[in-house]
Amino acid sequence: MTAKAHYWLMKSEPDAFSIDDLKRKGHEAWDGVRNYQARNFMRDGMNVGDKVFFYHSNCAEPGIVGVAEVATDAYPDPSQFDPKSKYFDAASSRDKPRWVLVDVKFVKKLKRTIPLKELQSEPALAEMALVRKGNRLSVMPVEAAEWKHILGME
DNA sequence: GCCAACGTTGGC
DNA sequence: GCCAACGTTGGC
Repeated sequence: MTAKAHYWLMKSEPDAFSIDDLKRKGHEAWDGVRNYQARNFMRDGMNVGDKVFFYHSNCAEPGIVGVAEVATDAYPDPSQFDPKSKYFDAASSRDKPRWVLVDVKFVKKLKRTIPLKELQSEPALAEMALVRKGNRLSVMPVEAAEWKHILGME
C-alpha cells in the first residue's frame, strides 16, 4: 500500500445515517459495504487522514453535504458475523473475513448541499464515476483536481 | 413507487 | 464459462 494521500467519496442514505448524525457522533464505523470494488478501495486504497466527501443518496436532494476523514485502517466489519444483522454474511468467517470497513470522523458540513445536478453539469467533473449513468458504487476515489473543483462550488 | 442499470448467483 | 434470472441501488 502506498502512502499517497487520496480523496474519496462515500455515499449514505440520510434516512439511515446523515451528515448530521456524523456531526453529532463525531465518528462512525462505516459498516455494511457489501460490494467488492468498494471494499477494495477501503482495504487497499485508504490511508488514515485521507479526506472524504460525504454524499447523501436516495433522498429529495442527492448531493455532497460534508467532509469527513478516514480515521482508521481497514478492519473486519463486525456486522458480517452477526446473524441478527441485515449485513450478516454466512459465507464469511472470522478466520477469513470477507468484508472490511474503516472508521470515518466528522470534519465539517458544507455551507450548502452541492446537488448531484450541479456536479453533473460541470465539465471538469465529467470523468467522475459519481456522475456517470448507472453508477452504484458507494465508495469511490476522487481526483485531487476534482476535489478542489468541488470545494470551489461550495 | 417505478424502473434502468448493474452485480451476483446458479443452472447447464 | 456462458448467460438468464434475480436482487439491489439510487435517481426521479
